[in-house]
Amino acid sequence: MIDLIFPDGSVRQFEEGVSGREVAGSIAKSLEKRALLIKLDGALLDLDRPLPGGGKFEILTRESPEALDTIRHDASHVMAEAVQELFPGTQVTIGPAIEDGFYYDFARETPFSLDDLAKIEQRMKEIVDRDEKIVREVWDRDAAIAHFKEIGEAYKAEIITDLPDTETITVYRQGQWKDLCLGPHLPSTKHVGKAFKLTKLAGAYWRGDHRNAQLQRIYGTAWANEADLEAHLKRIEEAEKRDHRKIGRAMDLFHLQEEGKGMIFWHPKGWTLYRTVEAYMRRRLDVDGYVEVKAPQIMDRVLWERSGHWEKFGQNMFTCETTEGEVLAVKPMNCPGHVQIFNYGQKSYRDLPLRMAEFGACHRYEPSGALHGIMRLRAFTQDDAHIFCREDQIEAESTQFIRLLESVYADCGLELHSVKLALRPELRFGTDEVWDVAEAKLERAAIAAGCTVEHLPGEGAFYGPKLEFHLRDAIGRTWQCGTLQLDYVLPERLDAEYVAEDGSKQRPVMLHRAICGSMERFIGVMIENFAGSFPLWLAPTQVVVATITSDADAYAQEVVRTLRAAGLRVEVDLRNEKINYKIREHSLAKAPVIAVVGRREAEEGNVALRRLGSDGQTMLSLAQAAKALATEASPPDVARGAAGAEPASVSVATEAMEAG
RNA sequence: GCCGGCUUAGCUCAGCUGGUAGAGCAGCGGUUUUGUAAACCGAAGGUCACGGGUUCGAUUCCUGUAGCCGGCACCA
Repeated sequence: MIDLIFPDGSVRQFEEGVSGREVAGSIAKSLEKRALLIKLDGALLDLDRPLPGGGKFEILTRESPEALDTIRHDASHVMAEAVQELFPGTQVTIGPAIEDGFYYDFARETPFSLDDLAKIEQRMKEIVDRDEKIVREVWDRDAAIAHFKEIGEAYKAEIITDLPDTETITVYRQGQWKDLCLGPHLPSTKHVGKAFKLTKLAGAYWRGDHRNAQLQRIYGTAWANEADLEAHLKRIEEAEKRDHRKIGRAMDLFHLQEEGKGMIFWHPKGWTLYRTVEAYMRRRLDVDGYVEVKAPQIMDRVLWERSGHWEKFGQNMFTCETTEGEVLAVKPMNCPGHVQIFNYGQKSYRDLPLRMAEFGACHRYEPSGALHGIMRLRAFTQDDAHIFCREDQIEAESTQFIRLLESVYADCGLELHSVKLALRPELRFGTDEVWDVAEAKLERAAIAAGCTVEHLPGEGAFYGPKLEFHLRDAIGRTWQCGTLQLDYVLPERLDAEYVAEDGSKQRPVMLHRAICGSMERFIGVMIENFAGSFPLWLAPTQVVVATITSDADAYAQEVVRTLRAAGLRVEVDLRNEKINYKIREHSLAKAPVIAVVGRREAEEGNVALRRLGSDGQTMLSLAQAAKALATEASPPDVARGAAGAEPASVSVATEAMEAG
């Protein structure tokens, strides 16, 4: 007998080998009907599979989030079945559930076309209607390899070959079709339902390696019911309207053109936004004890050879040759420059930690396929800094940095999506012992700061591990923005030293860190997160003064002068247009405040303020309006300083000075 | 870079099976002085991404290139 502990805490005994379905049926027939999967001690199992033992037992129905993952996984199997029926000779590889849906990678000579998607979708619905029973089978490893080879499924055979000997080989059958799969699955294809849609075609490399064959991936989205599917599609549609490329055009922020691939032409408004963010970041760095520098844009290749960048990234650097035969490289990053500044003159342990910042313009020859709006560029600016410190200062510096980063993201209305720790790559400098220490220290700092850290094996920089701080764009793609990298290698390669207390020469360690990562990407993420409706302090144009008739022109100019004198970014619209037209136009351009002035306001010395997204108005005297708007428009860090928080900001500054 | 798709006026988009292109908005010239999300009239605007081919004739068919879009790979 086995003991099953139900979610309500009750315990019941069942015969060995009882299936989840039988247990569900013993409780209620209706439950048996709704049951899709079993959760036993946290592990999901097929409904009809004999329970391997007792434990905490739960029956999952369609409504459970875990069941949704299985619905998506099964949708990928149904898709694979449909594809193999429609396109004989196509090999299957892998097809997992992913966020919001699923994909399956196929190997086939002829690529799929968009028209094929509709056909496949139709066939999938037929397979759902066939209600094929999904059955789990345990196979012998060698027999499985031989079988899949025989039927021409080379990729599947390869997968099994690479599985550890101890792994149980399971094959799931549905109707005539079968797939090697760990499971679990739904009881039959009807449970997949029809709330799915195939969304896109893509190429994808076998096992994610570009040296391997390219497979054809079909993506789909799948949901528990039609309403959820509709809601998802609607969400995507809405999110696409927030695309920074669209808003950038609508708000006249910037443009890109062929002659400058991956490089931005910032228009006046976009550049105002950029400068606002930069000024904010600069204040935050000043208060946190950073010093700002500027290193050359182009330097001799020998420096990049010394740092190791030439070897690994030489192909991706913009270079130029002088008439005298020197080869110069446009800087792809700022570290070597900063080390030169550190190395100039002698540094003492008293100078550490030295936090050296630069808004560094970097150029990288990124592969054409990587370019993406202003998120991934060939010319971008890092809010870069290198903290030169002793080993025993690493943890405190890391914690201080993560605190700053979180505060900046909060001020900019951004939510940190995830923190990842990129571990040692195959090609790297430095001994394993050094990497052990570096990885452990970074992880400890992140955990101390309260972050949940996900590991990325093999993805670290060649000189050290990195913490990556990811943000999300409108449609949910994540972008690495912040980073914190611990580097023992470059100080060694570029020969950085300081004089220790005992007079000996010592190597500092370097923390490479950025909060925005790329100013451009950060602004892109902000555009999408705010959908262009920036809070007042960030809005490129904060107030538009719009007249109703030309009688108010002179007064409107006075309003502009007063508001500008209060430090606001103000535009005026004196055009001979109806107020409705002006309101509409400036609202579409996302002006946060429209100050309407007509004859009445001119006579009374008032302004009627209208906020973006609301149709009410507030009537204020010009003086009141200027004061209120100026207060609202002060950046969050300035506002905190002004709100009587003097002691806090002073103490931070003092601390930084002491530390620096 | 790889796979697939797209590229027509400043922007958003029409244009059936080949017969040298059309709308709305913006811009320009007028009229209109207007009270909170589109006043009216008019003129103008295009080597249909670029190159080659097939054809009597190509925006349309074929082909090459570029850019962009969606993925993949890459991301110091």
